[in-house]
Amino acid sequence: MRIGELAERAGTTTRTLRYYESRGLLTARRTEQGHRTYDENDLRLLQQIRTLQDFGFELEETRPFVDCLRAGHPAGDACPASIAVYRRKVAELDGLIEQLRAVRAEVGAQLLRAEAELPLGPEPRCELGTEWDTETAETTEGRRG
Amino acid sequence: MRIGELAERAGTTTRTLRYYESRGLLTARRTEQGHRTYDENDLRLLQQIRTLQDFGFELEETRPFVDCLRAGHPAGDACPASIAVYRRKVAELDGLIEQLRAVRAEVGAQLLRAEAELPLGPEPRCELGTEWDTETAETTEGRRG
DNA sequence: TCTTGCCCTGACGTCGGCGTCAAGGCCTAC
DNA sequence: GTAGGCCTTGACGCCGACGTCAGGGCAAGA
Repeated sequence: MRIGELAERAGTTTRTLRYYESRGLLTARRTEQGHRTYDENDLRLLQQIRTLQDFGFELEETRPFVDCLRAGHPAGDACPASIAVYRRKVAELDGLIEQLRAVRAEVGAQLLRAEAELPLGPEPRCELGTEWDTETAETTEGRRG
Repeated sequence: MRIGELAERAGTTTRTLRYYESRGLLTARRTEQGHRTYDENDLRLLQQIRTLQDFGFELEETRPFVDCLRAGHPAGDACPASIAVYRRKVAELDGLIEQLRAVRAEVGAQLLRAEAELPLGPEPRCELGTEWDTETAETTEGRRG
């Protein structure tokens, strides 16, 4: 299949596929006219990349998985190098989550303190259009969208 | 004081201060030679910005706090607009943390499955230099540094 | 006088993962 | 012949918060 069909079947764009090729992932064969040609195996590679990207993996981090599939393994994570990436990612996520939880606690505490010190009073149960609610509605883009 | 001294006292750089000025935060008076001049109040504004930046706030999100201090309030979060930013940030953090926890759970599960399916066996209790440990050491830059 | 040190403005570089435009080629249908 | 649709390469744009370099000014000390 050609690049447009592969992109559509994988739910991505041709630009993305050319970018992956420029990075050395997902290289393509060529027709006589110079058009890129892909097969079902390339689709599997691409799906592997996309799945990991959705998880927040950087492109470079997907490389071991692609290499693993290219080497003939049934799954991209059937190789030690891929598992090493998994491990690093889990550790990274754990660290990040803990960091964000600390920030969330700090900001939450500041919010409570600042609300309590507001001279006008926070009135948390009141759902009328108070001053800060109005301001929120002006600066927030579709929090309900 | 001049820009170099303010930057040093706030633990930042002159480039950063000029950048803040270009964004309309932390504007400075000028000497006859055109040099920027700051006072103690500017230091407080800057410290407010830096604190929020450390929390992961974008520069634009610090603007209400700065405006609040400029308006003469004793704290940057003594104004409704600042509190609105706090609220949005807390909600944003909660959403992000939940999202990361979901990804972490998924990646963790994939890791366990992949380890179990490794033909060589994961041997989780073994701390010898196994294949993937070696590979990790090659591709990870100073995990102990 | 010459160096040192601080300051100025302007502008390009960085990082990731593409989006988007420009300019052109090839094949097919009308 | 020509319009449409798919493909090609090349290259600039984007976002955020600056880093870094170029080229120049001004004042104090040796």
